[in-house]
This record gives sequence, structure tokens and C-alpha cells, in this order.
Amino acid sequence: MAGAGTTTPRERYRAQVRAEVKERAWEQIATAGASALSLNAVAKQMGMSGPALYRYFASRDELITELIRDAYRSLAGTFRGAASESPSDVAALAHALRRWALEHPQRYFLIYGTPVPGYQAPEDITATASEIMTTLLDACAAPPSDTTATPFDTHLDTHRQWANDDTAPTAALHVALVFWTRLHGVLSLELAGHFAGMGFDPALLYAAEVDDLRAG
Amino acid sequence: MAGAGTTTPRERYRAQVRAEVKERAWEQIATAGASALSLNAVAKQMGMSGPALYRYFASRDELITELIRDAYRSLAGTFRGAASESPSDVAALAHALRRWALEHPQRYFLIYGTPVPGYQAPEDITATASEIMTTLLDACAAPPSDTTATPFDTHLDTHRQWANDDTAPTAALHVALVFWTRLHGVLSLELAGHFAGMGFDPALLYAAEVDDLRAG
DNA sequence: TGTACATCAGTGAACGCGCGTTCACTGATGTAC
DNA sequence: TGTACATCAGTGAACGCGCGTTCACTGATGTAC
Repeated sequence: MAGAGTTTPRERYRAQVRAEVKERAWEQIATAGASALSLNAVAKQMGMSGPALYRYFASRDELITELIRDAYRSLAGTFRGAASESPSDVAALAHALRRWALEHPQRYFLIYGTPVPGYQAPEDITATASEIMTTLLDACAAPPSDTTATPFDTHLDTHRQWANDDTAPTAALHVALVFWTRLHGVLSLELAGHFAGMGFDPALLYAAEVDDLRAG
Repeated sequence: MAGAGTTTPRERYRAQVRAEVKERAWEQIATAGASALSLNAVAKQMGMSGPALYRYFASRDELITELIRDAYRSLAGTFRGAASESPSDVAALAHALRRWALEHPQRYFLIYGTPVPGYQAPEDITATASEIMTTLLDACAAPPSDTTATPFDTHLDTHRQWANDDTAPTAALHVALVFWTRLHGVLSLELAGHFAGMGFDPALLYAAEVDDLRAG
């Protein structure tokens, strides 16, 4: 009966408390920004004393790193789900990305927001990050159409370390990159509120950019 | 001789100290992030006591707001300069933007980085922000070519509050917007370090996106 | 040119605060026989 | 089923820290006559 998947009640309890700590931490980040995240405040909100949390996280830094890890995993999961549901469908990935970003703006900003100088993500996180990129690249593998190669395309062709896939067509690399930068451009301005009061519908701009990915 | 432009030695001194405070503040932001900015630390670095700075700034918040104001003004100035040097040249604006962003990443992030929840910029700052947009729109006024209007174009045509210019062609609105979102997409990922180790040259990707603005 | 006064820059002490984190301890939960 | 022990969650006190900000004060700089 005993196996790797077995969990004792205590283990279950620990996991539960850890999860609640993270939840409250996200709430706090949403309210006051990531830099204002405080273990003591989280503890208070859970009706516990500050030091109690040190049973669950070694330090404030570990908690934040864990949140970043979760954010990446959450996006990777969303991408994986969308890709398996609609294979080779770049637009499906694009809309999954937008839905995810609007649903979890704090997660989005923790990943793509202002970097904190000197912070270096642990290896497993960068691994998740590149899994995300791989999923995207796979979806772009079927090139949209035969367009003539631009100078940047020829550059990309010989600078493709980032794609763990030597066989990917150059056009796919390019599409994956502009997918990333263009959609991120719309999303980050939208989420940061820079479109507030401008009048147009960001969703339509986003959709227009998605359409352009094929044509571009 | 006495006029609005006259400055007493004391006024000049005040302006000088204020400027140095801001300079040190930018350094501190570059080193540890905007949220770590502290009046006391700035004072110490200037060889002064903490309370001394209250002669020059009413509060820490006022200093930060002033930095944001300066950042916007700096970008607006850069844009104005580029636009007057090369009128109607969107690519010139694009490269001015990139140069500015690479030269002042902290300023860039203070404007376009993760927003602090609840912060509302004072009116004169939003005015500078829209001056920036106006400069951009002007440069886009000469539409690149006669392309067929997309659904988003027709949407934009009736949702153009943001353009203080009812006469701007719809195509110009669209170009200005994607100028903004696409270039911001590349820049913010680049400055945040998300291209690190990927191997390709961000400058070429940026240039390719600039080229696409005409074609798109 | 010299004196009397007002202005203002900067200091040091002090306030209250919340933070991260350590530590010795209590009490509850689980384990072994 | 009951007892003896080990494990572990959580507490409260304490530490040192740096923060923003106020206040009474000193000393230098500028102004008026």
C-alpha cells in the first residue's frame, strides 16, 4: 500500500497551509504590489503569528520564489492545455494567453513585469520558461505561408540557440518571436492601464494582432 | 533687469540640490528597484542627514512622483526632438524610442513597468503622456499605403477619443497603436532580460518590427 | 561700509512603525510497543 | 486498548534594523537701512 504517492495527514495539512499562505500572498500582491509582500502581514491575515510561517517557508525570499515558480507553471499548464486541445493553432494559444493574463494579472507581472535588479531565477523555473517557448514553437511549426525571407529571418536562421529544435523552419522561429513580443506588448500596456480612457477595445486590438501573425 | 527668468543664488542652489537628490534616487532605483528607494539612503549618499531632504521634497511620494514626471518629460523631449529633426518619419521615432529606453531603463520601467496598485498620476503627467501620443500620431499622419480596412480599423474609426485629432486617417491611428504595442513588446522583454541567452540580436528584431509597421 | 534683522539650510534627537528572523517553550498529534 | 515517547505546529518575547517624518535648535547666507 505504501508508495511514493502516499501522504500522511500531516503532509496533507502542511500542503494545505502552504497553499493558503500562497493564496493570501497573491491577494497581498494584488493589493499593494509584490514589493510590499510581508510574511507577518500574511500570517496576521491567516490568524497566525508571524514566526509560525517559518514552519512552511524558510524565508520571505523562498515564498516569493515559490510564487514565481507557480506563476510560470500556471502559464505553462495553460499553454500545454490549449496546445493539446487545438494542436498547431497559434490563435488558440494567443487567446489562452490573454485569458490567463487577464485572469491573473499579478502572476503576469511577476513574470513579465519590472525585474528586480540582481534576481536570478532558479534553474527549474527557467526550465519551465523554456517549456513555454517550446510549446509555442511547436504550434508555429507549420509555417503560415511561403513568404520571402527578410534579413532578420536569415539572422534568426543562424541564431537559434533558444529553440531546442534545430529542425524548426526559420519562419516558425520568427512567428514565435513576434507572437511573443507583439502580444506581450498589447497585454502589458493593457494590464498596466495605459489604454484606460483611450476608448478603443483592447480585445479587438489583440485580435487584430493575432490575425496579423499569419499574414506578417 | 528683474523678470520672470531671474534666479537668486539661493534658488539656483535649491535647484541644484534637488537635481542631485533626483540623480542619486535614480542610481538607487537602478541598483535596487523603485520600491527600495529611500530618502534616508539618498541623503546618506549625499553626505547629508535624512531630515535635510525635507527642505527639498515634502515626502518620499513627492520625490517619486517627480521622478515619474521627469521620466515622461524626458521621453516627450526625445520624441519631440526626433520628430522635428525627421518629420513624418515613423522609423526615426522608433529608433529614438529604443535609444532612449536602452539609455534609461529605470525611466522606462517607471513609466511602463509594473504599476503600483492605486497610484494615480497627477494631471500634468498624463498631459505629457498624451503629448507623446500626439507626436507619434502626427508622424503617422501620412499613411504608409492604401491597404484595405480591417475590422479593427472600422472599430478604431469610431473609437478615437484618445487621438485629439478628429481628422487623422484611421490607418494612422492603427499604425500609431501598433507602433506603440509592438515596439513596447520588444523593448520591455529585452530590458527585462527575457532575451538573455536566446542568441539572436534584439536590435534586429526591433528593426524588423519597425520595417513591418509600413507594410502591416 | 557697517550693523540689525530675517530667511533658510542643515543637524541630531526622538517618535512610532513594521519588517525579517531566532529562540525557548507549550500543547497537540502521531507512533511504537 | 493503553501507555511512553517522539514529532511537530504554533506562540510570545525578543533582536536589530531602517524606514518616514516631526521638532527644536544652530549657524550660515542674504536683505534693509
